Amino acid sequence: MKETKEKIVLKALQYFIDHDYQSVSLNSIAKGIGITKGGIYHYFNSKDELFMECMFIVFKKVQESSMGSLSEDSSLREVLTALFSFEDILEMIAESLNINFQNYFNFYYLMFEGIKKFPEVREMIINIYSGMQRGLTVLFTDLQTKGVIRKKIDCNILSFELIAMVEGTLLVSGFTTEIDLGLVGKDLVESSLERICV
Amino acid sequence: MKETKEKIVLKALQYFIDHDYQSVSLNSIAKGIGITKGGIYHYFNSKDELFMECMFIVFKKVQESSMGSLSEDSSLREVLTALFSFEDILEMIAESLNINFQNYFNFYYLMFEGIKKFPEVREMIINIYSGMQRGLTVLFTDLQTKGVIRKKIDCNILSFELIAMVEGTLLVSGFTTEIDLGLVGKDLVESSLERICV
Amino acid sequence: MKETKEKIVLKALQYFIDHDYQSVSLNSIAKGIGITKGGIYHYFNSKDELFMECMFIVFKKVQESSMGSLSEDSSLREVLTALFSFEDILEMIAESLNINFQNYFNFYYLMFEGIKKFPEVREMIINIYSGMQRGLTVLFTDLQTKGVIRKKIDCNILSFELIAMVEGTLLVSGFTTEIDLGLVGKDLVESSLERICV
Amino acid sequence: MKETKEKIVLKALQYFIDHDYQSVSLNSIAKGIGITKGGIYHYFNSKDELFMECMFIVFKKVQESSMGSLSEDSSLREVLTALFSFEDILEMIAESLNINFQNYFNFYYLMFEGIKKFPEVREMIINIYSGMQRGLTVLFTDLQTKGVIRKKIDCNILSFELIAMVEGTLLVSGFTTEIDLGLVGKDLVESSLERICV
DNA sequence: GATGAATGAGACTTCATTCAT
DNA sequence: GATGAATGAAGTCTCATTCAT
Repeated sequence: MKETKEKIVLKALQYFIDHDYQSVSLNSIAKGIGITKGGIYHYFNSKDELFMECMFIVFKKVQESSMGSLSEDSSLREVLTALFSFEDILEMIAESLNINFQNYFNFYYLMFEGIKKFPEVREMIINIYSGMQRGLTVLFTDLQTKGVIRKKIDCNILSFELIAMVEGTLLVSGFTTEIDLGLVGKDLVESSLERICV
Repeated sequence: MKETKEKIVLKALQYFIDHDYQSVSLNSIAKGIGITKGGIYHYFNSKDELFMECMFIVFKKVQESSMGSLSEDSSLREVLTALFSFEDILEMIAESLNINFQNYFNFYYLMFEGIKKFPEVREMIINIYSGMQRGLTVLFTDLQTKGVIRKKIDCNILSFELIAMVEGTLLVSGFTTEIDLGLVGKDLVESSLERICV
Repeated sequence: MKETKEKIVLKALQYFIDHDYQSVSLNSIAKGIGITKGGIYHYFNSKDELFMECMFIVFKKVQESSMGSLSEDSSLREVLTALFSFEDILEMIAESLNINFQNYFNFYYLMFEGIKKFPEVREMIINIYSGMQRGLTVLFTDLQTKGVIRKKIDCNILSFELIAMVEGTLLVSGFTTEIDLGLVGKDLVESSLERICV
Repeated sequence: MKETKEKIVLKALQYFIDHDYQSVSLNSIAKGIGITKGGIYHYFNSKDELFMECMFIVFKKVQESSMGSLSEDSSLREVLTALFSFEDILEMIAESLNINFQNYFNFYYLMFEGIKKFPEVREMIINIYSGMQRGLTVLFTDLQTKGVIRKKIDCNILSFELIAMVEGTLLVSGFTTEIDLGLVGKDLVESSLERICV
């Protein structure tokens, strides 16, 4: 049954999030789902391969969730709100994978580990970012044409800035754990609107 | 002579940046500076202790470099320029420690590892950030009183936004490695000025 | 098969007896039975755990052998003979475990190491001694009622004295290696009888 | 000055008693008296040599204390009392060396270690025991001639028995730690007297 | 007389991986 | 499909010992 493979991946993902690549032993994963170490090798040729599988399913979810709700007709406020609703996105991912990253920091850390260890992961993340950047730029350019966004603004830079702000906010909040991301997100939407809008 | 201890720390830091905590063996560090494994234990009681020492010296440099150049009389442009001149700061640190983080991503990763493993590191990083935030807020409030910054802007949120943008930019650029940070920094200074200034 | 585990324990026990806890490396045990160091960790989580396992099986044997042959109907001579037939008891243990403590001193030393390192071992040894003491006291009191043992004698003290003499004899003989325990045992039986009997 | 050498030996002895040979590092001894590891090598060529020195001074004290108070004119009661006053003897040793063995077990353990590691130590201990045995036998034979001790008793065996009982008592009390050695000693004197005397 | 740096061997332990069953 | 035994490499750490100063 494929069930076991999925169980392995999900348990592995949870452990990789909770701890880190090196600290998670195949043994612990196996025990966590009631099989033995050797059993994992039926589905994966190596720990690396299992790790990559975890990365894949996370990225799939990220891609699905990240900007799925936006369409060409979205208002500027809708776009920004979607962008700055960090928690919603991450929670959606966590829920649909039935995992639990108690702190977004853990999620970032996992991505970082992936990048550090596997060039493919860096590739995938670049794709996601540039996809977002392109998508946003298109939306913004359109809104600029419609006169919603000030003429002076370079939509490409704007996209980059906003993405950077989103990531930076999550990053800094991951460091501190004392920030109410919901509130910050709303503040950022408003201040961004004010600055962008005609 | 203390030379050896310093050599150990510097080599360790370089390796920790290049790879990661777990992947760096004391053996490799020792060999890297021409001593034996046991010799490290003359100066450090454990690998953890050595790692923390690395963190300390990095943080000291960061604190020294981060906002040292700003004074109460700095113009808004100067403040923003200092803030967005990422490369200068990081390069200064790298140079003064005689190390080389080929990609700023590596620097972030090191911080993340520190946070994940040692609560003290999180504490130290929080201190750095809140120090920056407080410092910026004071400067901005002063500039607002002088009529340089728009009345409507909440200087506290502005500080947070800018810091988040700085960090996010470095982060995203660390992912991609295809971004000219120098240019981006200048762009961000201009667009920020435009948005903030009366 | 459990064979390997047993082989490990037995070889470990033999080595612990021949040398001492610290001097015996897991490596040597492993090599001694033709497996590799890591293999031991398949069965034991630590050297300590393996050591404790050795203690357990020794204690089980001791308990089985120590006073098993005595019943309520035993004569005083039989009781004393059983008590002072050190060699038989220890040889029985050695044989049934297929080990070889060339000198009873080694056996004592092992017990001492156990006590020094693990409080549980002290507990177990105390249990064995107090069990013996209680058992002997019951037997002696009964014999006293029957008029075999002098009325003046405190059976509790007598038990302690005899046990102490047994242990002391083994101990001193362990130091010297020049004593014929068989003869000494017989002498002690006779001198004790004379002293105790009405 | 010789002072340092003595300090080293005494501190080493204390540590060897508190822990065990292998657990005591030269470093800890050195630190314990405010010098450095290397300094110990001025006075001793190796850890073994230092250990043997500890053994020597202990044995000297033991020999001095063990039967020093007895003379040809001692009564039987005096001889037995001296023999069974364990605590006095050991405390005398501890005091005169300014050390502290909280439990006589620790003292025994140290002797055992010595025996296990160094044949010379076994030799020395045998000497002590046979010296005691000879001395006692002489005294007992004399008392037997004087009609104090029953004719039937073999004075040689008696000496062995008593020594064994002394050692056994200390041994068992070392295991259990719940025995009042003072009381036991007195009991044993009385019961021995009764059994030996005409 | 003593320090302090450094060595080098060896210990316990962990773990990904293999493979017969 | 899965187990369980076993390997082997690597890692952290300890410590007696040496030696230049």
